[in-house]
Amino acid sequence: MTPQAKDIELLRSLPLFSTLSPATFARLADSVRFDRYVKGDTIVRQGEKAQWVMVVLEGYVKLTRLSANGEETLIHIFGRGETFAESVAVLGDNHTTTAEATGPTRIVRMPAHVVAQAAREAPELALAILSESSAKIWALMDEIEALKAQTADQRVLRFLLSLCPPGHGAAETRLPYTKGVIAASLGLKQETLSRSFARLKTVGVEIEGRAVRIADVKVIEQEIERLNRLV
Amino acid sequence: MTPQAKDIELLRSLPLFSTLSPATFARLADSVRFDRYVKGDTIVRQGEKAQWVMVVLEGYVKLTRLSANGEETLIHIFGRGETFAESVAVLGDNHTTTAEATGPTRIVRMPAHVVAQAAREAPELALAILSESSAKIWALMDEIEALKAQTADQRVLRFLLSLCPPGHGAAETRLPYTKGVIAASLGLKQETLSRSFARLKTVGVEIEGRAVRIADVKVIEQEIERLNRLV
DNA sequence: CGGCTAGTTGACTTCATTCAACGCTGGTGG
DNA sequence: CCACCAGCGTTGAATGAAGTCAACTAGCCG
Repeated sequence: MTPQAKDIELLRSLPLFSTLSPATFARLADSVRFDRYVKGDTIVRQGEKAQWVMVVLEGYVKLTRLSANGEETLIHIFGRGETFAESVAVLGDNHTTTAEATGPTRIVRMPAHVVAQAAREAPELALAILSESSAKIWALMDEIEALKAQTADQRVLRFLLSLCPPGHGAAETRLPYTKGVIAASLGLKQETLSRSFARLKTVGVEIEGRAVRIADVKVIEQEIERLNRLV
Repeated sequence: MTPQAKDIELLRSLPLFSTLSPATFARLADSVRFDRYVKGDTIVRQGEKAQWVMVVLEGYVKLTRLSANGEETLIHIFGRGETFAESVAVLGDNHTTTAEATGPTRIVRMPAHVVAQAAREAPELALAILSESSAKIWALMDEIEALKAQTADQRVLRFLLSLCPPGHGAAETRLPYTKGVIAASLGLKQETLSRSFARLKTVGVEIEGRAVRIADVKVIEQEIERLNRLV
């Protein structure tokens, strides 16, 4: 199997595509284009017309928005298998955010008009896209909740938990992107994240470069609980 | 025209319904049900199966989420003409938030299965719902940006601006809901909002009960700008 | 080797929260 | 008709969490 054939397999397995009829899927798969990016590359720019539906194959893409003061605010991060720009592209709107690669990244994209046409003809595609959008709404609501109701340490702990497979006992992983990006995604400054990591040593969290070692996942969950009660 | 006929007119004029064929719209309109709520009433509860697509006819509905610590976090507020629960209902998922009336409120709702069936048969409805969802994504991204990149005063000023018709010069309006709810929606405590209002007297903002008087809208915009530069 | 980016650490500042007391207003019941 | 109470909002003083500024280290690339 060629690399691209594997990627097409991956596409097929994604929620967005798995419910499609073979014919509809084939039509989309025929029109795909693959791209590679390196850290800092801009994938789509805020304000541009959305021309493509994108899927992340490898790496991470950060969505940012230019604020009035010229600074960019990180809104969300997408990883492997996640779709982005699907709703704006199908609706023919403009991008309201900029998408940038946080490291080496591979993307597959398909032309907006092909997807839009297919969505008009195959309702299951329109519903699948709707389902994706709905999932994004939940994810954004989670973020808002975290920003409004949780302290820095809680957000950091939750982030670390999200990196570990669910379960108990010890765990090891790697940070998926730089600490600067992690800080921004949690609504923190880099210095604050650094201090938070230092504090969390007391609950068995060890960060060394990108390596993460957690003594006991259960303890982390309890700590999140404990911090809740304090507030 | 009976009151309900007027409401049906309003429905027809909403983005969600305006692109539908007369037949599709009639089908939906036949199945609607009207409801009234008073302050504090729960309209949908987090965790329940979504059975209805809802549209706010009058009043304001706040979406909240129960956090792990038992407190509720305000996620978003919907006003007249806004639809909610449309994507979860069509997809047959469970509500991830609770919806509560912030004051006297009128709602129109239609059964999820009717809308879902219609969406399957009329692609324009599926796309209209997608468009709504997409708009909600933008709105939530705005909120995240505000929470991450703006100070309390900036968020308050922006909120006040959003109440005024665009333009220059003086403006008067009313606060759409209680100050407690406004504070929560801006990610602030009530006391902080109160202090912010007090500070903003210096830029020509006067709040008296629910009455809002702004000396010059332009000045408010400039003040938001100025605060940006300081950060 | 130098220069760059990523990350850490310390001292200080500040914005917002917390806790607590108090004020206003509108409704209810004696 | 007045007294009392509850809900909403304001204000003050003290606290604390996160941001800012700045110096410094480690690793990496050319």
